[in-house]
Amino acid sequence: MTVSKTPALDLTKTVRAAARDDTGEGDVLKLGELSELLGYSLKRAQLKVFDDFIHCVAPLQLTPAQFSVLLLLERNPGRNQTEIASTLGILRPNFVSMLDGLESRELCVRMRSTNDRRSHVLMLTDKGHAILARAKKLVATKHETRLNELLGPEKREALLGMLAKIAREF
Amino acid sequence: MTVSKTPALDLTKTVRAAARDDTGEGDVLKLGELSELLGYSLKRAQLKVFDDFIHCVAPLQLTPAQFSVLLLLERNPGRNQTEIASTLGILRPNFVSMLDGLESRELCVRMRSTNDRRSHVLMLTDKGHAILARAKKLVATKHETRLNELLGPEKREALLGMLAKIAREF
DNA sequence: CGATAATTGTTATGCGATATATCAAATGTA
DNA sequence: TACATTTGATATATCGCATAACAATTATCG
Repeated sequence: MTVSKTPALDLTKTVRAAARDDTGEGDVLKLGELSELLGYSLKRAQLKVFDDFIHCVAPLQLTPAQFSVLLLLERNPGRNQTEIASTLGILRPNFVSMLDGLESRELCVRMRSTNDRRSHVLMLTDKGHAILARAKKLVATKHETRLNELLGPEKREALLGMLAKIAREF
Repeated sequence: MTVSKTPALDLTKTVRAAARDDTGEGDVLKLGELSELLGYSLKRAQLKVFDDFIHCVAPLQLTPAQFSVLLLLERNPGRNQTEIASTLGILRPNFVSMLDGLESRELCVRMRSTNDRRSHVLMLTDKGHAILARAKKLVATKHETRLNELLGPEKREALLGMLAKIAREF
């Protein structure tokens, strides 16, 4: 991002802001070095974001994991369960019940592959496409918009880039 | 991470897929709008970071949650279970077994408060202080160092600041 | 003061996500 | 053909997280 040219000053500000819990004592507990722990902030932020996602998309009753499956099926129709699951970091045994849920709601279908009759070809149904379209709209207008208001577009992009890099290379 | 199962046979496929990365469908599934989803990157990054943390601090057998408890006890000695648990976002019932584990390893102690005999005053033991000191060193030299090498100090601080803001205000 | 409400730690319990072992059917390979 | 691998599935165990309920203690208020 563009802030990489404002090192010293922004750095101290950020440090002080993050560590402002060690000024004065009172009723509130001091986080101390906890606020410098990446995993701690990462997990608390993730919980908040998931919570907001679930709330925003509540009328459609889709969890973040289910939404990610639908998105991946839309973008990659005709793949089998192993491919979809492994791409999302889901173990195959756990993906079975997940698909059961989506299929029972008629959002997607399993069809035996003609090439390889072991595997199931996965596809969204019309209803699945429709629900996904509505979900995307809700996520865009309610969920992601909120992040933009909090961080601004460029910092939001910088954040996404850093998170992707960590997920990829850490 | 998930791409390691490719047998030597699909080399041609992989090469072709890499040569035409924006046309048709190839070997690798496309994430599509998934990479723009904050929650998705957030969760995958968090899993990676926790995994690395556990690996780095493996000789001391401390989970991220346990480490955070020890850190908070060091910084805030004499608090009760409700205060520590709620600060970390842990529900009191679940904090009981967590404390049992730490206390059975003699890393901390519960003492009945003289003011309020309902509550337990929590404190680190000498062993708890020692283990925490060693854990801090491992985290600093192995874990956080790795993040600095990946992002650089200023981007790392920017990331922490944004995550804290999300955890706080989202 | 005394009756009632609230707090603290605890137990029990359920749910969901995650992990491994195992299986039958289908396919690949020596 | 015989053996190994892959795919989807089942069973199962563990862990994190959530709620209800309880005894002991303390706070509140009539």
